Amino acid sequence: MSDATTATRPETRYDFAAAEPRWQEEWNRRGCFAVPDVPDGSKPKYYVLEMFPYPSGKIHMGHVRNYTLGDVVARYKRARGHQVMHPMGWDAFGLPAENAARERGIHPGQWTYDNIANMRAELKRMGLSLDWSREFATCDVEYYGKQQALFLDFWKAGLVERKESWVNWDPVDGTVLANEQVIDGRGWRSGALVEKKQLSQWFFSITKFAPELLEALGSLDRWPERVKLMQANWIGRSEGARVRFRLAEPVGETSEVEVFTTRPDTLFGMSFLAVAAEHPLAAAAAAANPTAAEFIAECRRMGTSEAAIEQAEKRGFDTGFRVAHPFLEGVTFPVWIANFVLMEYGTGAIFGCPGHDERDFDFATKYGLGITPVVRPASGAEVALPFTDEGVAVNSGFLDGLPTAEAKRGAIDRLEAIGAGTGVVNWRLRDWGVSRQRYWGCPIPVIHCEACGVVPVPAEQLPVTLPDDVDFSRPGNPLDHHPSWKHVDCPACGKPARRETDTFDTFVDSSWYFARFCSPRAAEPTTRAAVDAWLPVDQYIGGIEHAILHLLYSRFFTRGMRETGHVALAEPFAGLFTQGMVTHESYRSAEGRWLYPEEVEFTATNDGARLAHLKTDRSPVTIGRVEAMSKSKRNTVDPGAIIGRYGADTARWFILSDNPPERDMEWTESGVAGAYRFTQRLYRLVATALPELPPPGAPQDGQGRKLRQATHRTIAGVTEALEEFGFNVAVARIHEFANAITEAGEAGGPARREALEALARLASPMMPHLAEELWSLLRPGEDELVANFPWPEADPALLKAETLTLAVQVLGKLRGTIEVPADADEATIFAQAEAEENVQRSIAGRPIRKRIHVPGRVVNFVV
RNA sequence: GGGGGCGUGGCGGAAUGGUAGACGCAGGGGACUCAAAAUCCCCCGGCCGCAAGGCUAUGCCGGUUCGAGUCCGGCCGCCCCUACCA
Repeated sequence: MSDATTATRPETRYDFAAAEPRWQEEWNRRGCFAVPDVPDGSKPKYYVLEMFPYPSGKIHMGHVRNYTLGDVVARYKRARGHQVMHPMGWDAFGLPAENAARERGIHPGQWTYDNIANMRAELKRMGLSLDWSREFATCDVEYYGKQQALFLDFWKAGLVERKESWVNWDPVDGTVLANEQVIDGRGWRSGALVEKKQLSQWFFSITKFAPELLEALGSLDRWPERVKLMQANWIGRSEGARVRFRLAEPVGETSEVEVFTTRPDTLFGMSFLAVAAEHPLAAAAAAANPTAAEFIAECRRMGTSEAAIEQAEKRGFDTGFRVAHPFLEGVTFPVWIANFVLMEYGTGAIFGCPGHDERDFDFATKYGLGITPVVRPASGAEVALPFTDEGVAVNSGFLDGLPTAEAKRGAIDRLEAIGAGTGVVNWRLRDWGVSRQRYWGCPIPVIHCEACGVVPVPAEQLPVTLPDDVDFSRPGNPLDHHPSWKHVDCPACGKPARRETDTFDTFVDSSWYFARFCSPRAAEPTTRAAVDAWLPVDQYIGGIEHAILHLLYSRFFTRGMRETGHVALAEPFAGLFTQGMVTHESYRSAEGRWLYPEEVEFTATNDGARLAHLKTDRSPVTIGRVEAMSKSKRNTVDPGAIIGRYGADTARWFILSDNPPERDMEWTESGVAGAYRFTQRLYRLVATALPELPPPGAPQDGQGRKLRQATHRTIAGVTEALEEFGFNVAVARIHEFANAITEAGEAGGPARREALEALARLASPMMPHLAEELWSLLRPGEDELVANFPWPEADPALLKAETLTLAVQVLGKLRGTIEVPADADEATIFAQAEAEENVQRSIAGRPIRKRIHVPGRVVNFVV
């Protein structure tokens, strides 16, 4: 619906419904946003990328915000003379497609491509400056086949490993999860309690790059600090020592236990050693002792999941094994199995020093193990144990008297000298398990042969394509129970063999798509000329929820591609911007049912508060909290409906105007309505002025100087705001400008045309359709679109005013303002300031001790 | 527990150490209209004052400075991340 029916004068009404598709078609016809794989170098390149969407079928407001932000950057950079690559694609593999297949009998591929078609149409209505010729979906064989080639190259380069390992098993999704996908012991998707299971899995050796991934964070100066911090914590570097404890009696083949510690200086305070339930020594104890086995089984049942809940409760089991202390001749300590020791971190074993570690203290207190203080505060003060700060070593033999840092070094030196340990750096980061027991993913190109073992699929046999005829009626992995797909001959010996039926974690798909966009149709995964020219992504934009997973994987993958010659750089994203969420009020009916915003209407009460009612029967509605839009709370707004009602430019404008883009924004009806009014106002401003405007050309000097100054100040202000992602400020500057043009009216004279043309151009990154419409009104003979026009330049001469308004303070308090010529000298300014009536009153005859003048700003008298 | 961030009108927010509250939303008043919508104009942190103007005000307390929303120290509150990481 357009509001044409209610217009007073149809010619001053902007018909967005007609204009928006028309301009989209025009951009498309002219190929405005297409760029070559290898730019000609005539302009500097700029690669703008927003995190590509999962094709759920409908875009949501989060997408609209994300792609609007990216589009403003892309359009602005184009206007600033860059050759901008701004592509779009689909993160199209993943479980929802399989769920759809199970629930509705639609093939995952069909479901996905249908969704893509819908979402593409919706995105196109937003008028984004995308190069659609680069589009692909990660489920295209063309894409995932190249991913398989990358995998084989990574394998050759030693970046892939197959290992038996404890994995996180999601019993609901029936798949393995990466550590990063387990949140509070639950699957990130299903929410099911995750179990520990031992399986053979494919891993990417991300840990090989741990030091580099950590160190290079320092070079990412256009990344948010907090994202870098989160990554640094995730990588988790800690310095310490590995200490080998000799078992008093060997257990089977095992004669020692290795422990990681960051506090080797507290070794003399040891009173026990503890291993994880999954530790081999625990298994040995279990083999010998059914009670131990029971304890281990109990730990596993609690698993990672209940750990948080049971956190307070430290539990252990004494294995009866004993270990010798590395420094104390003839002294041994018991080996316990403890539920708070993690197999995944360090060596899965710790030495317990209750005096200086809270967990060890709790454990020792509970089980009556000894507590020896071995660190005193440097001040010498008595402190309660556990004392976990640094201090000075005591009761520690050769370490006595040493400050903690030196004691650590001393302990490590001795350990190394006696061959009982070494100083090491330990990393929290673990290798990236990528095997998923799912159908709708990229097949891992590997064949299992009885005789030859694990054999890579030869490059010339790629791609390994997914079979179409799959049965989703049975639980588990459809690839595994497909009648024929997995049965192949071994590429090495020719005997019957079996395909790998696991597929890649979908985070693999999104770890290199930004590189593929540079040459999306190439026969190889990347084309060096293309990636060398376009990468890195100059501005990447997406949600903070990907601060660790996707961004870390992409950083790893880029390094892998560097090692294998597919790219020449290590860091894929030079600039990162993380946007906030889109939120909305939530509403509930009297019965507590969540309501969609469109079911609710509002009335104002006398005191200005709002009351809500159900539209149908006017029954009262409770207005709830403002929170992230979610289907379950029904506080969503459909972008399609908004664009249909107000147009894409209005939606974009409101999103940009509400608040700074890194914060959560609140979607409000009145806000959108305000944005819509402003689009109409701009149109009216131009349409009504049109008959009085002089023809295009430079405005004569001297005429309408005030308006000209406003124009050039606005150019400078909007430019500055856009440069620093201050879109809400850019919007405010344009509002001010519109006010200034209105105020000038006909008195603006020839400067009016300059102002209105600048208005259209400055608004164009944010409201591209309206900008073209205004431009076409202002320049009917002009063939070139705003989209192709360079950004306006502010004239420095017009940024300077001929008079300045200075604040005059007495003792730092504002007492008045004065108007002075811009070139007035200081003495004149002081004299005029002092003469100001109100300033005189404030000085009250007291002598002026000091006069301060900040040019263009303020005068301050100290009396 | 550890780490990070943020506190400014009714709301979103603006403000290189220099006139706090730009701009918008909401609200109030008025014009136009038979009426409404749309549009246009005015007001809009609090207190005092007829006014001129004054006082007060950026979570709280202190400090640096001619001058602090902004810098420093301490507290209070909220939000986010992370968490038996040895």
